[in-house]
Amino acid sequence: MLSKEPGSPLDESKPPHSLRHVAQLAGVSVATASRVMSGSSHPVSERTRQQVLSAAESLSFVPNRLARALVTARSHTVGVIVHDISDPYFGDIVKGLEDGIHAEDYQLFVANSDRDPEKELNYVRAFDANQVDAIVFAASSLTDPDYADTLQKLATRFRGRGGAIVLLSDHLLEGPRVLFDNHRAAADMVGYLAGRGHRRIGYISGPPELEVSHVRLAGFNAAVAELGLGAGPEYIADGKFTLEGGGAAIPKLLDRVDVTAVLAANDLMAIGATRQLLSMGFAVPDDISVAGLDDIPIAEYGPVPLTTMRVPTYEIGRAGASLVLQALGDDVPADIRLAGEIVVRESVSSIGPPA
Amino acid sequence: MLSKEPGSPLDESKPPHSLRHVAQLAGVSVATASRVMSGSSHPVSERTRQQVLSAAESLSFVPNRLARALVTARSHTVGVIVHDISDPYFGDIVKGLEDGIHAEDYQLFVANSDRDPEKELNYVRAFDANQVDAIVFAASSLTDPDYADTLQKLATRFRGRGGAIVLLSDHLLEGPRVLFDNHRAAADMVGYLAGRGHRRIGYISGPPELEVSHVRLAGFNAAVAELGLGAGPEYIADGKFTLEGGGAAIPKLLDRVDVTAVLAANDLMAIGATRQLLSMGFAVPDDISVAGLDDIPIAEYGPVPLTTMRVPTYEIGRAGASLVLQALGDDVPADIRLAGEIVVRESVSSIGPPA
DNA sequence: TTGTAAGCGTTATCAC
DNA sequence: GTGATAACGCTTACAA
Repeated sequence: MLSKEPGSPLDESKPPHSLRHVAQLAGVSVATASRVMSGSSHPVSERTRQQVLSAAESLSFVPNRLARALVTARSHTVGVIVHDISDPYFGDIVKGLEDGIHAEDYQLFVANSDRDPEKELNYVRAFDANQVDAIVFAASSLTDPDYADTLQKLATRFRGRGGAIVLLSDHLLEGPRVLFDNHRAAADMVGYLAGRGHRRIGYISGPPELEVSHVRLAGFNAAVAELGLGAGPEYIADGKFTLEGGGAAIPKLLDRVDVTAVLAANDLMAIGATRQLLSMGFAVPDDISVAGLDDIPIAEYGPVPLTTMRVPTYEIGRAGASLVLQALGDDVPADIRLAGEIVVRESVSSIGPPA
Repeated sequence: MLSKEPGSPLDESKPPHSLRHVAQLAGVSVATASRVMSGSSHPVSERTRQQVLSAAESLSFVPNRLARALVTARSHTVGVIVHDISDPYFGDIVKGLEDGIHAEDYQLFVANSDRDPEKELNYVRAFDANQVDAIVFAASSLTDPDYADTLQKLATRFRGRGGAIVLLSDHLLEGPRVLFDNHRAAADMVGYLAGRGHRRIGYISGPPELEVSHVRLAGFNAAVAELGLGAGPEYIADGKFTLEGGGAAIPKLLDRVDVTAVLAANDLMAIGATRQLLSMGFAVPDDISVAGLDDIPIAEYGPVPLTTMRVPTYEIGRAGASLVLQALGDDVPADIRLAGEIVVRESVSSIGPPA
């Protein structure tokens, strides 16, 4: 029987997968083994390095990152909070984020808030407890009195620990952010429509409770004014961001003005509008053109393939990753602004010069 | 200056957030503090418990789960590997999985393999390094010679450490699994069609490289035989699981047999088929009915809202979570079989009794 | 270039 | 019911 000094008992009972076993097999100290396995800058002779490497290899050693995290105070882990991971919008963002951080050997925790303030706060706490190096908020902050307060406190705590916070949308928290330019998106789309000869463009707006509705509407109004197109409240109808709302907006609009094109603040409403138009006997785009914003997956498969503006969701995620990495590298990252890109399909037609 | 014994130096330099500080503030030992914070079964007097609790509260103490994991050898984390998180199919599964394990205070790592064997293996290694308690494979195993071997080895290692592996699809690895019954899905859909009077049903199959193609085709064949409907190779055309393939299959089918309904092995092909039918001047469903399988998001928004079978993706995730939890609770979980459910929309019509 | 040993923040095993 | 104290697996001064 081997004697066991308390200082260095090598436990034969379970699979030998710790640094100690590697060191032992290589005939070196744990410190040395650690230096080669962790890629430390501390010098190690080539010969020893090889011994350690081959020992690790033969034991198929995988370093325990939790142990490493404990001493380095860096878990190489990032947490992201999304409203709904089954929504391709967030799915794309998460994909971009994951791709970006994985390249630097970070792992991603995903949390689904379901837009529930309490749940979201709990996730922040959980991320904190798991010592994530950064938390990414993929969606806007929620509107709840207590939520704002508590979140601020948690954020402060988290940052005190050296954690980074990155925002991918409007948010009450401070921090580096990547923003999609919604104002410009709507304005650019108006510009596109105007370029195709449209001078009377109706607008189906989103619900006023949402910040994004205002920004996109403002973009529409600004462009319409700048280009001297038909303007005024009669050109605008609320569509609640829903398919039905988009459909319902059409009769209202058509009652008031004789538009040649309709821009909807999101694709779902655009599709609803198209359906409604079709069922009313209008041809799309020959009688009336329809354009959307977002480029959701079904935009392509609707009754008429929709011309719309793609929100660069994957790129938002990638940009978020780069902000995370910069922040963790002790840089002070600058906000990133992303523009959309018009996807031309079949729902918009050119019309001749105005009579 | 305070003296610092090596045994208990309380570092004033950084935020006091460890158990030691809580214990100190509460006037108890770390051991006791640990017992109340970790919800240990070890007895603690009500009085001390309150002291510790309020100390923790006032320091807004959050236990370091990495440290806990190091000693308990349980990280309370689960890793899931998906092909593509931006695909709502996986998004839904991940959502269900996350909901399920979060209820038991587990955190979820998400990895995107992009169907790349090398990437997938690296993720398994990374999960192992991060000491996840379980790995969930959301998709089928890839077909690559080295991949299978290496994955087996990694799995063995991982299990040696006490890790659990759960499969949500056909997989070369052993382990508890949740399976969607693809055979039955196709068969049930044939049954539905037959119930609406259809006796000559064409079938657009998936690519033969995929296991699921065979299973669904077998389901179709079995049902058609059992119900005494029109059968034989002339009723079947390959559609490659794509929109275009689905469209291309239509003329082939129609050339050979006079079908009253077409079942596609997935929704994308069903939509392609519908488009093709429409463009050839057939009315759907009045001239020919079309049904799909999967119920992807666009099924509802296609040229004709598609009658199809919903694959219970969220439920698959939930079931996976329950398998994980059981396995981690040292149960031996039984496989879970899930059936789909027909979603009736507008692409299938009844026809009178056969002439 | 190598080794010794002191932690990182917990939990768990013993004593008391 | 409470408290020392030895781990857990790793990194990192500090020595040699």
